[in-house]
Amino acid sequence: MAWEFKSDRPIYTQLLEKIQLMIISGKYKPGDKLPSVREFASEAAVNPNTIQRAMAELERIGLVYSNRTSGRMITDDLEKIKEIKKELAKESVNEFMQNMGRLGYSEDDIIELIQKYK
Amino acid sequence: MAWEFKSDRPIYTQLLEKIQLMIISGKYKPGDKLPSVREFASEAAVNPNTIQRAMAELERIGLVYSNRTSGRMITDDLEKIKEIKKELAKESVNEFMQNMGRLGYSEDDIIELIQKYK
Amino acid sequence: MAWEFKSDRPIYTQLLEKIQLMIISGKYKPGDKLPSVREFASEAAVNPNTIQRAMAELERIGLVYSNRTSGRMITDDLEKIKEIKKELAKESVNEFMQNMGRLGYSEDDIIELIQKYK
Amino acid sequence: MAWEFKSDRPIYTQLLEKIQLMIISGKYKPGDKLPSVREFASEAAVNPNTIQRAMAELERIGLVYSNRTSGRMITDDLEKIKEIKKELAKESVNEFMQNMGRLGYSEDDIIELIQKYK
DNA sequence: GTGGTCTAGACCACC
DNA sequence: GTGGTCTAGACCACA
Repeated sequence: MAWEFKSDRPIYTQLLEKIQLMIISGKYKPGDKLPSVREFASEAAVNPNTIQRAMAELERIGLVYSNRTSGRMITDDLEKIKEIKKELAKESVNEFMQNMGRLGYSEDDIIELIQKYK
Repeated sequence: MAWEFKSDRPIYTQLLEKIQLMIISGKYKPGDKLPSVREFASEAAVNPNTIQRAMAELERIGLVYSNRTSGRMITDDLEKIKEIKKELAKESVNEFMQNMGRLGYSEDDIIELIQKYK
Repeated sequence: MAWEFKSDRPIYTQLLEKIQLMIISGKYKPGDKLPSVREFASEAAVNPNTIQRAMAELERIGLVYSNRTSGRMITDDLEKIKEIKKELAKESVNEFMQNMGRLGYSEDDIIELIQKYK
Repeated sequence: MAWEFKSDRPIYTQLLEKIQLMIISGKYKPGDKLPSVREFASEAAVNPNTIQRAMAELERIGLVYSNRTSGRMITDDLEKIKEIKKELAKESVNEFMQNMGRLGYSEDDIIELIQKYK
């Protein structure tokens, strides 16, 4: 995993998204133990507080839970993971369709562009 | 036009995007005169500096040019407008497709979601 | 306002609750401007980051919103405030009734205790 | 009995409360022998030290006493049990009434809410 | 001047 | 060793 961050958005946000993606795509499996905050921080070359913040958000979302002294785990709740995957996709689709609509593209135009994409 | 701004991104960016859209979608026509910075500022309830900044960016892109004496105009260059429209669409498609790909959606999945959109 | 904190719970939580209460009880009125993070911090004798954290939570809840450069305001949404008041009361009642039920008190017992309270 | 713990408070506290409740509600009867620390620990899937700590507290309160040779027993002192039950109820009522008062609910409001509770 | 973010370093309770 | 909290101090973009 390449821990590279752009400077246009907060690091903790980018961290959040990357980890979210790793969970959704299955790189981190349900029940897996996550590296400790300190490990993570040194691996990503970032301050532990920054990791903490991303983790707190992941907990709030429900993808991750912490066990005080035994570290952090990925949720076992497969449904939750699917649900968040769907939600992220939905948001992405909505934003995209609105953008394209405002630019004046019809559904057919859009599908054509997508089929030409790579 | 609703001049509403969210606080998660700079106002001048949102302003820029809205005006860009009004040009591309034809609400502002090529050659039209734009309101003065002051007028604009009072209409959008925004600091004139903020308008100024958005305008500077629009000029840099080439959608707008200023005429020392007669204020700011929309470009006459129809090709330029089309080109920017295409570019915005392309960026939007690229970002969208990358997002969906990372989430694990295939081209067919995506097209299905788009057809179900509204 | 007495900014005193107990050490059994995080300061930012106590801060959050106190401010929440001040909004709900009407000490801060809808639309009011809140003190800046720095002012608040020096008034409560707490680190600005701690205030920031409490404020971020209040924003997430929707009681407060920030205007980037012009400071933070209490929401104008009276309904939202009422709703949160009701929700807090409901949580409080639920927890209380469960506690008392587990201790073996009936509804009548409970009402009697309440009527004897002070 | 469900041995489930939240991670927002120390486990030994939650353990303490649950056992206290089992004594007060009569699931453990006065004079009953408690499981050994080891048994308890394996049943609740918790570190024996944690059980130990909860037990120490129960002894301090006087709900439990240990008999060097024959393990730990529930107290025979029925008055003690009643007294603690009353004290817990009183604390619960006080906290609840203060909460509701701060939220702006009158005694009548509160009684109404309680009567509507399930 | 405002909020937002980040770092560095420290201390704590818990197990 | 683990997560959680707090402080102090710094820098940035924005208006």
